[in-house]
Amino acid sequence: MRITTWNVNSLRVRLPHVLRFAEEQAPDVLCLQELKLSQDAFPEEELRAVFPHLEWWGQPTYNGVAILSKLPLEDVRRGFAGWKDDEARVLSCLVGGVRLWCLYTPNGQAVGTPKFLYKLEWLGHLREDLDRFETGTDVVVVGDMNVAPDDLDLWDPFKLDGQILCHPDERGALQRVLDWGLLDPFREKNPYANEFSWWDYQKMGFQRNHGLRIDHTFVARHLLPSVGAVTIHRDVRGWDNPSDHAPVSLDLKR
DNA sequence: ATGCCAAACTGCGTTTGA
Repeated sequence: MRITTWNVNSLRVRLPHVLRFAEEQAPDVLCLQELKLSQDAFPEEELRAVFPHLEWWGQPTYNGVAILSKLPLEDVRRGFAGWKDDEARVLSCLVGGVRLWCLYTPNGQAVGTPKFLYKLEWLGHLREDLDRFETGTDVVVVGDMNVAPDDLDLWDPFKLDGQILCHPDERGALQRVLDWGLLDPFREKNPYANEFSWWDYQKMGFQRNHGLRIDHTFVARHLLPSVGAVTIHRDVRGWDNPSDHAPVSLDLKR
């Protein structure tokens, strides 16, 4: 089973990219973030032809998440249990025997701002949502996490030191999520890789490889032997009129 | 110190993203 996460930065604009990616890379489950469209503007017909099982949570202008699947989706939930939040950032479900989260973590804007505090609070509620499940559960958490966990996930750790997306508070909040019992199989399999999943549109970010690794596929510890590969589809960032994020695929042997 | 890019909204510029 291949599970892919991709922040598309407007599904309206990126629908052709999604269809092309689905054909070329054949994900079984495609988790999308930043749809930037309302619930009724979702391109259901076009996607249903490729992915019979669709769930989405739209919102005008901002946010929006979707799970497109070739396998049936069960027990679909919006948001985190026990926390009311109107921002469309969280979908979770049961698919192919795994408990899956599709997440769009708040960006945080700038360190110390109200949005930064919301981001930390949000990650705290993610941990609480995970805590509803026992450690042995087959959990997979994917999405635009908006945190680069390690300096290896940054194009310039000195220039970016202490800034948004890699501030110690964000890394700490993400670590508390991982402490539920999750691993980052990309890092496990590529301990020294200096690869990125997002590159700034500005200042020739992609051409100069000025990027960050902020899109992740986390799995419950015991699933690590089942992980075949984690692939960052860097080439997709080089397509015409691309999203600023590349898709990331998790291949699970099961 | 700021815009540099891209997208959405109703706009003829502003806000947000990362």
